[in-house]
Amino acid sequence: MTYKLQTNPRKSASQERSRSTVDALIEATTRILIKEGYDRASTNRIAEVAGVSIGSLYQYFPSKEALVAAVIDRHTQQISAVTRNALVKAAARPIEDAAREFVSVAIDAHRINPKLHGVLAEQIPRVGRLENIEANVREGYALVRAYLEAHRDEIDVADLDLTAFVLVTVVEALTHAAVLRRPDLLADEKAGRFVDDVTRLILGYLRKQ
Amino acid sequence: MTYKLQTNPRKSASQERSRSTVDALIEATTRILIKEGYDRASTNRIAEVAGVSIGSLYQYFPSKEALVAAVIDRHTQQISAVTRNALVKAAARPIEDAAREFVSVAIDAHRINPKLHGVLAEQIPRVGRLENIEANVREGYALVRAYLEAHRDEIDVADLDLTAFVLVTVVEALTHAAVLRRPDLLADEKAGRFVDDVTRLILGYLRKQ
DNA sequence: CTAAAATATAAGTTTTAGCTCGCAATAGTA
DNA sequence: TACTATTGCGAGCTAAAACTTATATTTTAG
Repeated sequence: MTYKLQTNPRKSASQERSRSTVDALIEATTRILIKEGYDRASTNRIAEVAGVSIGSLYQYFPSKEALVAAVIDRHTQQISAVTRNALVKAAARPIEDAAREFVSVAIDAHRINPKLHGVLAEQIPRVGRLENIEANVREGYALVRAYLEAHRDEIDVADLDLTAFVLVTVVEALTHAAVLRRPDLLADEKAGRFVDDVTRLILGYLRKQ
Repeated sequence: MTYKLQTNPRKSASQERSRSTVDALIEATTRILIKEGYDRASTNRIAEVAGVSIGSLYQYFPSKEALVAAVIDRHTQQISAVTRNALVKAAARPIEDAAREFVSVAIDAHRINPKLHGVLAEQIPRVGRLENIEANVREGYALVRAYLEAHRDEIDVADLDLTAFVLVTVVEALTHAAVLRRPDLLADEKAGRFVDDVTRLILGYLRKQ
């Protein structure tokens, strides 16, 4: 086990044939991560599941980390597409609507691929290339902060930075935990109550007394 | 790399000599986990750092997982000693005091060994023997739930279970994130503001409107 | 003092994961 | 068709980590 931190693709696939090889590899990595976790996701096994030779794997990915990074990228992009969109839309809305929207979209985001999300959340720190995740989190913060700033008059903010931190942390933690550990709280009729409750939590915190 | 899930000690150390060996091993494991992470914590290296032969290691711990489990146990016990104590003390206090106490003790608990806590939080899912952690979390829930039930008249609770979930998740996430990722929020004079803010968040959620 | 029980040692075995490399097959091009 | 570039293959190399075992040392107890 040599630890190389290189995570960039070795060569970029130009023909259709190779592009599908790359796809199969990322797909297989995702499946194995979900079903068996990071430790069992050996490059040999990934290649086997992808129906591709180990040699081909290393033609496109210089290391196991690179493969995982690719999986992370894909997932992160899906999440950020959803969330950014919603945050931008909510920018002009009053806090009652925006808060509710914020909570809803956080749930949606966690529902994109809950199992993968869980595995990644537990193991990302060990993979290089966190930059994308980091960049995304920062973007989320920035959007929330910008919202708070724009709606300063409706809100009780002593410290913008702290408030943004609290909001993002709280909503992320609650939706993450609900989707991954307490799916019963989000089943059918109950889901509404959960959203109501979290929204109330946020509004109680933001609103002027 | 064979994966055995056995995490119980092989034999219990009876002489003073062997007890200090076991101690040195747990201590070394902790240090390596903190400094280099789970992956670099090989049994050979742990034995070396502990100043003990690899043979002795396997005399008391049947696997690497067992060693990590011992570290987790120790840390968990320290945390639960602190939190249980505080929760019991707060049981009779009105929500204003109890909430503040709850937040404070959560910070204290995370400050016991922040780095170790971070590493464990990221890697626990991969180790067997989560039972202790789970048991502890459940106990925390139970105490919070009991508090809410006892103070039903001061509080706006539609769903006890949901409310306990929200409280525990929120306070754990905020203090965890603050201690590990935003220590600036807890530096000297600012710490008070953080506690105030989180307490306000909780009370806004609990209090009847 | 001595035998047995407990503890400590480290060389060495086994397993497995990451990765390379030389060669084969396929696709694009003229 | 022939020639080149791209892609695919998988046996096998290397290193390292988990773990065993035969042996040596220390402690306990009768």
